[in-house]
Amino acid sequence: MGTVSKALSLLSLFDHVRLEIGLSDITRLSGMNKATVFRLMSELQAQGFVEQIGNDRAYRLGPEVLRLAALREATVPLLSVSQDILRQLCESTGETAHMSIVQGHQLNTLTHAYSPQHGTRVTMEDAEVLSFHGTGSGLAFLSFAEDSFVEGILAEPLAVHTPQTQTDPKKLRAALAQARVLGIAESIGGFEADVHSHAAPIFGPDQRPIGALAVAAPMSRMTTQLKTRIRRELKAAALDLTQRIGGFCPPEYPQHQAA
Amino acid sequence: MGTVSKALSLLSLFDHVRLEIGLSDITRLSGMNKATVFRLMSELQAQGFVEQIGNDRAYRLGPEVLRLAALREATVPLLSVSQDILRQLCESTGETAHMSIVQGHQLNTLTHAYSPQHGTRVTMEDAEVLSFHGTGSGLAFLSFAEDSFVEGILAEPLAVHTPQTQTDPKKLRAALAQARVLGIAESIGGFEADVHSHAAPIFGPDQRPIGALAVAAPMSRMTTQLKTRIRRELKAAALDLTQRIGGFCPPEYPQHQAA
DNA sequence: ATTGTCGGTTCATTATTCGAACCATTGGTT
DNA sequence: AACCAATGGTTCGAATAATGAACCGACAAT
Repeated sequence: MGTVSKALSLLSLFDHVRLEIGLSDITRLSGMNKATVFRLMSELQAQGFVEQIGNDRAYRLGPEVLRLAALREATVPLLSVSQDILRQLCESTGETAHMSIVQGHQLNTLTHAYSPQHGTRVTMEDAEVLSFHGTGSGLAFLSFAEDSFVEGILAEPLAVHTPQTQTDPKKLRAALAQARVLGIAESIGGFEADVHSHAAPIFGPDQRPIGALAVAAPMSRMTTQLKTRIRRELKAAALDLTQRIGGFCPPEYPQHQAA
Repeated sequence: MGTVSKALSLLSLFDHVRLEIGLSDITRLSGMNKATVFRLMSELQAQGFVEQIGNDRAYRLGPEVLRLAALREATVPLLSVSQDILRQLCESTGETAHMSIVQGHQLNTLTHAYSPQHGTRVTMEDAEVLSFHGTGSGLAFLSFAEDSFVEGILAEPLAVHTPQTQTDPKKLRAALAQARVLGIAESIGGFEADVHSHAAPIFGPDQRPIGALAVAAPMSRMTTQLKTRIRRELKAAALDLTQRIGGFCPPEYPQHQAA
């Protein structure tokens, strides 16, 4: 691994439960030498990718990432188009909608939208890490991901998030097969209890999945009518998003069937 | 300069007029050796900071920056709070509002909001680079920046964007002095002809300016009444933003006077 | 067929990174 | 007050990774 990769990998130690990390923690988490970490962090800091704050000199992500993200959006308007689509989606379904993408071996929520229609709703946080086997989004992605990727996920121990979390590889594979046919994956209470989520994959220019669009509703509201509506709206929305970011669905994606 | 800094500096070659760059161009723009650039870009690509696309294998910014930006927002909600404030600001003034921050020696627009009130409006792009001497935002920042920074900017040749661009260091210094008193800077057609912009600095936790909030209107609509309203609203909005991101105005900032 | 691009690769030389040990400071314990 | 275990930061010889001139094959224009 080159020096640059080492430095950048330090950035991925940050997540939404560890927004600020001290030098010693970074050293431990990365397994690198403290002097090395210090030097790398200093360089990252000089370039604005992290900043140090407060009296404990913990590091946190810096403002430079915002500039890059704004430029990335100017290149491929994934976020802005998604937000647009999510707004419509949560309006037409009355439930919480969100978009996540896969980076490395992680599924990250990037943005979400709430519907004001009901007093109770599923709440989300951006930059949250989702599990592949426990969420509709994860299953939607896996259902069109490369075999080797799916194998990699199923081979590792699968976290039990709730009593309803499905961890049996066989049953998960069956769920993926069904999702491939429908173009929609779902998870009933697999990540958060009482949350029923539907999701559809979104594809990049190379016809490979890059993430998923999802609608999450309280289980108590999940009637057959709502399910039907969600599936219809979700599929249209995901297709729309894929196209508007310059992506293409693979030929095996069931575009034209009823969901 | 360390290897990491070199690699990260390659990322700053991208801007909103150069969203995709080929290997040879990067080599030329950076002045580095082609082999070096290739290796660095490969590492950046492996980490998702850039991606290669199309048949010409040009590089563009990758999706990883979005994840980091979402996390940065979870740490310091600069963007989301700004968007909130910009929406109110453009509503109450009826004109285009935007927010920019300084990174290195560059002033970058991060987000903006339009008012639907008028048929004509000043249009913006996110991730655009603004000039310090030609825009209200730039002057607002400079008016509370460190002396050495101001000197650095004024020492370099100042671009002439329009016939109205002020490039006389003496007059610019006078404008900064006035902005320090008012807490508001303005530029009349200094960057784009026919655009009159007002701006107020926003401050970080260390009481130093990090950027500016601005309202830009067509010169034809800039009446005394509108100016008064813009100054009042802008000052309140900038103060609000500073506070909501955990920042503090320096003691010399004229908070309580009328603008 | 020649020339000039392009993205990408090679490999001996060389400069940078690495890491164990070391400071200085802080905060809690005895 | 002495002690201990943290913290963030620094040093410097040894080890490793970065470097860059030259090269490759592919493509386009001349």
